Amino acid sequence: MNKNLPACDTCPTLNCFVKRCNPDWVERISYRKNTRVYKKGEAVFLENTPIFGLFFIKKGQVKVVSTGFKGKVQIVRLAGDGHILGHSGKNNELYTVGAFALCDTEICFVQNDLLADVFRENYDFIYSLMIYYSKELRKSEIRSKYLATMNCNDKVIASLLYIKDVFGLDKDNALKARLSTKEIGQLAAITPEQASREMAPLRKEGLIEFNGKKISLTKPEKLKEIISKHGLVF
Amino acid sequence: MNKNLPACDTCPTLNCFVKRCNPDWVERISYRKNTRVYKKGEAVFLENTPIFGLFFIKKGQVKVVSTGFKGKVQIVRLAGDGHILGHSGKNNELYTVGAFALCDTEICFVQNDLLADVFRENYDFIYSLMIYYSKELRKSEIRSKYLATMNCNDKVIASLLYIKDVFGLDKDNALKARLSTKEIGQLAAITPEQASREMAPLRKEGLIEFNGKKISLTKPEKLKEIISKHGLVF
DNA sequence: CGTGCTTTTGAATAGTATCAAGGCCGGTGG
DNA sequence: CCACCGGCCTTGATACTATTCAAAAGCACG
Repeated sequence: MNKNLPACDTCPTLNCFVKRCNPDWVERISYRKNTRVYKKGEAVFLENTPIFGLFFIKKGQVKVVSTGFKGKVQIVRLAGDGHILGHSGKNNELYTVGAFALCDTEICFVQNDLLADVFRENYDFIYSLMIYYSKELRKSEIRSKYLATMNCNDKVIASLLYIKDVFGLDKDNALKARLSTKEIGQLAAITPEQASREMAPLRKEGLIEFNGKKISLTKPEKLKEIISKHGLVF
Repeated sequence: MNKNLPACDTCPTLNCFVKRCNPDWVERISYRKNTRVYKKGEAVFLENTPIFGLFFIKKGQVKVVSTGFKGKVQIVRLAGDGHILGHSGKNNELYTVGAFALCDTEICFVQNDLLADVFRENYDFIYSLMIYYSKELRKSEIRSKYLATMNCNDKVIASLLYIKDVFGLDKDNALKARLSTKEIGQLAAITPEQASREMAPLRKEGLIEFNGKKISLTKPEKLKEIISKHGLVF
């Protein structure tokens, strides 16, 4: 079973929720968890399949998607190191969303039966999980409003800032995640054509830059300014 | 302090989270909580004001709203008996949403400092709260998708079914909540004019009925059928 | 160096918001 | 009790935004 090294106590992902457990429980989880690398584009879990446990992202990037009418795909969340996938649910519940790796991503899986014990015995763990969900709910509600009330231009800008918020920028202001124009459209809930059209003027004005697949936010403050009329942003 | 009777242990709201606490804690909360009735239309809390604690709806109906650009109001959630308002947050955090009573509503308030103690000492309470947020997050993500990908007609239908889902129907299939056409528009993220336009054909086809301020869903299954093409619904 | 996918751009169309006007209550004050 | 007022609802006309369909250009990969 314990084929997954390194163990939790030596794991470099400091913000992992497992770290909130007592040392003996960390060891127990470490022993029973299952860790593996998902290749870029690979599914972590699919919509409408049973929930058997919780996924903890050790290192990487994941998109959480929901498929609608005519196969229209909506990205409902982005998640990075230390984030959780798959909400808490009983074995007989089904995922309402699917999750896919955006790059090669290492993910740990913990089964429901073990989780139930962990919950009972580790106050910090369940407390931080409760706070996590509470915050994600707040973010989701704000995102709902954005998608519902913004025009395409503002939705694209908000989506770019959301990516920055989740994954950050490297030194040259480039988004750390590689998302295609199509995926930015799925995040903003618009067509890929429209996403392209909305980004063109932003490039001309020098607010963003394309370098191959990299997107740089050269002036994130300017972008924030444009959509600040919608109220609180991320 | 203990001016708010009846006390929690005799409260008829059986699904209240406080009921998950140990008897001595129920008594302690009962003693320190603050209960009052909010008149129809009255604010429970406003956007961008500090979070001092958690609100538990004892009896009534509440809308959770977020104000956007040009004062555009978006209803992000509806809540009824036993539901929670105001997420968990520290004192220095601010509400990202506001809450308003849809009818005369009795609500109990518990302060952050007491909550912190309650969390630590009552496993069932914090566990059920964690599960609650987890489920609300899932619902919110589904609603995000709806608002983002549906057309106006389907959004109105989904909104009517959402109201039914939260508050239910009485014997004559009338929604238990009285929401104006304008508010249905705010729920569906469309203009009141468009909401009216979309409901007109539904009335003609006999799928819904207006009786004064009451809206009856005479054939909820038909409504579900229309939007089932978008996948899982509530 | 094709082949297939993504991106970009264009043109036509469809869907929705906006503006405007009239009708319908419900509440208020004479 | 009735007339008036203001807000909400409904409907129409118009303008605009975004989608759809189409085609060409760019790019990655075998």
